[in-house]
Amino acid sequence: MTVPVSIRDIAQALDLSNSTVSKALNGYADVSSATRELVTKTALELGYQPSASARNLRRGRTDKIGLFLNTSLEYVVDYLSGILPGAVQTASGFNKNLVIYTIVDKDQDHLLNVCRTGEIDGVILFSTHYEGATIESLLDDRFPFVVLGRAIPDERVSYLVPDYYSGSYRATQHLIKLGHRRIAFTSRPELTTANDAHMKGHFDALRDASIPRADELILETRLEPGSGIKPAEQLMGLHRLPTAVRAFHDLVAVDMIRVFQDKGLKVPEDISVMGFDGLRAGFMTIPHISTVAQPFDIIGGRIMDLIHRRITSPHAAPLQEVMPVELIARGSTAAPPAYRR
Amino acid sequence: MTVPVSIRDIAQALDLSNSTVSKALNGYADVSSATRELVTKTALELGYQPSASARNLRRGRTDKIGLFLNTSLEYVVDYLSGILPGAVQTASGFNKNLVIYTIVDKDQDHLLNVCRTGEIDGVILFSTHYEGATIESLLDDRFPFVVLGRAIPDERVSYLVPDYYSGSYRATQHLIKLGHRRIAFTSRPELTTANDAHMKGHFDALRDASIPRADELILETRLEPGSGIKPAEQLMGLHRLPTAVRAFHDLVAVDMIRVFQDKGLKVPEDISVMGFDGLRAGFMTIPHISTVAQPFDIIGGRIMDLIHRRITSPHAAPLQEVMPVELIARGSTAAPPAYRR
DNA sequence: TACACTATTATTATCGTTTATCAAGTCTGT
DNA sequence: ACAGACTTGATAAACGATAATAATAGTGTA
Repeated sequence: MTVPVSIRDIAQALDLSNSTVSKALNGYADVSSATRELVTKTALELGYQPSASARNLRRGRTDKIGLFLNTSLEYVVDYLSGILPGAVQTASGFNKNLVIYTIVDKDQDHLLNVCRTGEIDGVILFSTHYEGATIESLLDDRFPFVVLGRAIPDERVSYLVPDYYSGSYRATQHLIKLGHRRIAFTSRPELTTANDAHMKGHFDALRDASIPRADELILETRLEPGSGIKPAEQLMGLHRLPTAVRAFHDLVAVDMIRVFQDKGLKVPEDISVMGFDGLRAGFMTIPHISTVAQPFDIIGGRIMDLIHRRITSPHAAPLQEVMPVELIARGSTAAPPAYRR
Repeated sequence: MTVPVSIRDIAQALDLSNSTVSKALNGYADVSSATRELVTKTALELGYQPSASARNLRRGRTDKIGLFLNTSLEYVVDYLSGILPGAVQTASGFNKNLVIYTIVDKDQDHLLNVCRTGEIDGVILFSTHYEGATIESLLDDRFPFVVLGRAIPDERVSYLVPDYYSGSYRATQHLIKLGHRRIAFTSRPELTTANDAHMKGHFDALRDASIPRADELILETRLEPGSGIKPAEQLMGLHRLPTAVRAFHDLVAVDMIRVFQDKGLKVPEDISVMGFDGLRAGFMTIPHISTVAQPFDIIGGRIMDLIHRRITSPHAAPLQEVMPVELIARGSTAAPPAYRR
C-alpha cells in the first residue's frame, strides 16, 4: 500500500489495456457492463485512487480555487474567518477545494505567477490585495477571477460587494435618530470605491437631516492594526468633542473605544461609536460595538458561486452583485449626553 | 498570453533542447552561464511559469498541506480561524500552501481517498475528525500526518496538544482561590484523552484544596452548537446550585451564560463561569469569559513545523508536543455570593 | 596522431492520466 | 452471404516537466 496503485496495475491484474480501465472508471459508454463491474471491483480491492497530478496535467485543471491572505492584516484575517465556512462548503458542492496562499504587502507578481502555474482554476481577489494592473493582466490571460469587497467599474469583471452606500447611510441615520448631530467620520481615501460609497452615504444622511457638514470631523485611517488610535486621539484634541463617531470598520471602532475609555470617557454615555462590517472583533469590547453587518455566511457561498461561474462559463457575462447589509445596534451607541447635545 | 507558455516554447525560441532549458532554470551546474542567462531572460520575456501539474507529477509531490474542516462544528471553525494566520505564514516559509477540504461528519473514506490521490503531501488531523482506524491506514500508507489537539499514545504518531491537565488544574484552582467550593464540571466522555486530562486536573485541584467530590456536579456535554444549554438547565434544576461552573470549552460557556442570564441569574455575581480554549467566542458575552487560552498564534506555526518535518524527514522520530496554556481571568468569574458560600 | 577527459547540450524515458484513432469482433438486414 | 453498423477493446499520442543517459565539441597529454 505504500507505493500507490496506478491505473496500469488494474489493467495488468485484469489483462486489459489501461485506456479501457480509464474509460470504465470514468463512465464512458464503450465498455461492457461486465468489464466495468470487474474494473470497479478490483479498483476498490486494490485501493486505487487516481493520481491528482496526472489527472490535472491531462485535464488542464486542478479543481482548486485560490485565495490570497495577508496575514499581517487582522482585518483580512477576520474577514476570511467569517466567510470561510460558507466558502468551503459551497466549493465542495462543486467538487472544488480552497487553497490559501500568503501574500506579503501587495506582491502582485507572486499572485500572477501562481495563477500562471495553473495550480488553481480561479482566484478570489480580496479588495485589499490587488491593483488595477493585476486585473488587466488576469483579463489578458483570460484567467478566471472575482473581486470581493470592491466594485470595479468594468463590465468584464465579476465582483461581490456589500452595500456600502446604504449601510453607511443607515449607520449615520441610526446615530441621528438617537439624537446626535455632531458625528465624526473616519475615511480611508486610498480605497476609492468603498470609501466613496461610505462618504456619500454618510453625507447624504446628514443632508437629509439638515445637519451641516463639519470638515474637522472627517479623519483619515488605515487598514493596519492600531489604525483607530490616531484618529481617536485627534478627536480628543478637538476643542469640542463630537457626540458620536463612525468608524470605518469594526477594528477601528475597537481601537477608538479603547482610546476613549483610557482617557476616561464612557462609551456610549459620553460618546457613541458605530462600527462597520460586523466582524467578530466587534464583540471584544465592552460594550459590544453597534455595527452594520455584512452577511458573511452568505457572502462566502456566493463568492464561490461567482468564481465557479467564471470558470465553467467563461463567456457568460460577469456578474456584479451588491449584498444587502444589516444594521445591528449593540451597546456602543446611545443618545448623546444631555449636557453636550 | 492566453495560451500558457511551456518550457518547449523557450527551447524553440532559443534553439535549445528543453532539458537544457529545464536545467538552466533549476540551477544545475552543467549549463554554461551564457545559456543560463539567455534562458532566464527569455523565460521572463515570455512570462513563463512552470506548469504546477506537470512538475507535481514528475516530482511526486505537490507542496500542499491538507486540512479538513467540518463546517457544521462552530468550535472547529473558530479554532481553525485562530490558527490560520500562523499556519499559512509558516507554511509559506516552507514554500507550501494550505488546502482546506470539507468533511461531513467523520467521513474517513473521503479523508483517506484525498490523501491517496497524492494531491497533498501531508495532512493535519483535527482531533475531532478522525478515528483510530484512520491513523492505522495512514501509517500503513506511510502518509505524513500530524494530529492536532489530542495526545495519541503511540510513538509512531506526531501530535501537538495543549496542556489540558495543567490548564484544567489551574482553571479550577482559580475558582477555588476566589472562594468557590461547589464547582460544577462539564465533560465530554467520548474525547478520551482530552477529557481524562481535564477531569484529572479538575479533581486534583479539588483534592489539593480538600474539597470533596460531588457527583451531581459532573455533567456531560457535546461538541455541537448549543451543547451548553442542556447541562446549564440541568444545573438549574439542582436543589442547591453550584457557585461556579467549569465549561468544557468557551462555546459551552457562552451557552451556559445565556441560560443563566435568561433565568435571571447574574454572572459572575450569582454564579461564575469558567471557559476553556480561549476562542474568540469568549468575547461575545457580557461579561467576557474567563478562560484558559491556547496560544493559537504559536500553535498554527508549530503544527506546520511538525507536518513539514514528517514530510521532509519521514524516518525521524515523530514529535509529540504539549503546548503551555495561559489562564486569563476576565469578567465571568468572581467570588461566590456571600449568602451561598 | 590518438586518446582521455571535461564542458556543454541533446535525446529519450518517465511520471499516470485521458482521449483520439484504430482494429477486431458481433449483429442486422437485404 | 456480405456490406454496413454497432460494440467493445487496444494502441498510441498527448499533457509539461524532470532526470538519466547519450552525444558532441573542445582541450590537454602522451
